[in-house]
Amino acid sequence: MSGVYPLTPSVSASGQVSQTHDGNSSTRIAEFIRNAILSGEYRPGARIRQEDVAQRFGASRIPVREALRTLKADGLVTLVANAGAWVSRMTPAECSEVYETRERVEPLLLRYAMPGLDAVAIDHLDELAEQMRRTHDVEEFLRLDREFHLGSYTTARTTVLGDLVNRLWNTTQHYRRAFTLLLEEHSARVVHDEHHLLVTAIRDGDTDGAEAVLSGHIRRTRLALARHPEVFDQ
Amino acid sequence: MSGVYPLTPSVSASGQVSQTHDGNSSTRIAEFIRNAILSGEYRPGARIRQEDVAQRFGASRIPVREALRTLKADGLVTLVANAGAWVSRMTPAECSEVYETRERVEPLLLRYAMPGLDAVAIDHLDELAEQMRRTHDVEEFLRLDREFHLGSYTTARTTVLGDLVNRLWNTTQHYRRAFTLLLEEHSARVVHDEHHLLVTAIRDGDTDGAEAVLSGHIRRTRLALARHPEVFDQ
DNA sequence: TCCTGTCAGATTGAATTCAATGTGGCCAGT
DNA sequence: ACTGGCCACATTGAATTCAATCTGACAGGA
Repeated sequence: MSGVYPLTPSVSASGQVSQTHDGNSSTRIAEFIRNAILSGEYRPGARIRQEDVAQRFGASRIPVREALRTLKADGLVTLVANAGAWVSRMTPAECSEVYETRERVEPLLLRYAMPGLDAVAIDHLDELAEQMRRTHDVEEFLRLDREFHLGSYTTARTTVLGDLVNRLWNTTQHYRRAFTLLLEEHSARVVHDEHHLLVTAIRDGDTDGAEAVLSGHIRRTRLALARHPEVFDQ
Repeated sequence: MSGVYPLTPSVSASGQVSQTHDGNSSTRIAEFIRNAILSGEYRPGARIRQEDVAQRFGASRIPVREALRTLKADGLVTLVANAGAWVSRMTPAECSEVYETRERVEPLLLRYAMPGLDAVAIDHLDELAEQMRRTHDVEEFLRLDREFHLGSYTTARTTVLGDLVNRLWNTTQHYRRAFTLLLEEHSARVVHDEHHLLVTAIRDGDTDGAEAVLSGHIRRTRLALARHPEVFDQ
């Protein structure tokens, strides 16, 4: 579960998934569905039929069901006994809850990571922030934002905290996408400034300052998201 | 996943698990194994054979494997492909990490819960704190401590935060037990004082104060635990 | 003595097959 | 026309069965 996931599932023209033989079938299928959800191919509320997924992999339904169990625990999928599986959807309140949790937890993770961030890594973060400022493509923005933040955590040698943050990002990915679409010019400017402030604090080795900036960054996003409940309609 | 789990799996003299027909088999088996781990019946590092569990339930191995997937995501079980499942064990660093996470997250959950705690609920918490002061039985202490803290969160109408805290408690349950065994008289006294301080802050509706007490309470436990690395040997 | 390769037994991974449950449409009754 | 019950179909839950992989022990050679 650690690290950043690639967001493009590799599917051939026939719809058959390429068989990368790393790990067991359940794990591969779970990763595929996870990526399909994160990339927006599977939207919140969409039904996931076991048979469909099984056929795409040329596998039986058993590894699919195990994969769905994993994804349920990750919060990405909602299971109902004898009824089916759906991509989890969130209410505005739940999303806000996740953001409040992130406000508390991510600064701690950053604290763990900061000693490991050298000049090269910090320059890379700066470059990512610059690219975000320049791009106007939503998917590109999302990818860069994810790489920027989760990238700043990669040097944290944690076991549970990194996975937790990953989960929190994953469950809110769809709403982050929808929200990015209606980022006003002014709000976007603030976001970029915060990113650069964060890089500066990291470069200065100012742990408390970095924590404060990051917490405020997430908080501001939460409040902005609260002003746009239409993101949660369908 | 919400709420406090009973810690005693119901097993008949024959070793056969009583069939409570609520929900599907996978879920029941997952809950059984979870409780077996939390109660100390399954110790960290202990192997869990699918066939054994399946026989106890008179079920096949398939629901057992699905249950193990769920528990893996909960952090209670470690799975290795084609090798087996073991009850997860933690290093001192990982345990400390969980406690640091709790320091940040539980005060937030308490903030969510406090508006729902009425006089009756607060009196109950006070009573639990008193019972903890009186008891000298480790299992009783553990049960009361769990009921006190998780009980103070029950009125929080959250979806992810409550489950998260539950997971954090579960993964550290075994080490909390081992640690409780060597609580010195003085430290125990501090713990009880903190519990009463917490109840007082809750009764006063002092959210910030309650957060501070709770955070310090967890922090002190983490530091005390760090002074006893022998808890993690075997 | 220690290391390495091989083999039998044990254990897990997955496919096939059958049973149980939920869903949606049709019909009768009000 | 609308509501409630009944039945066929679709979908999931779980058992049985077979294949793949790992573990541990033993024999042989450096």
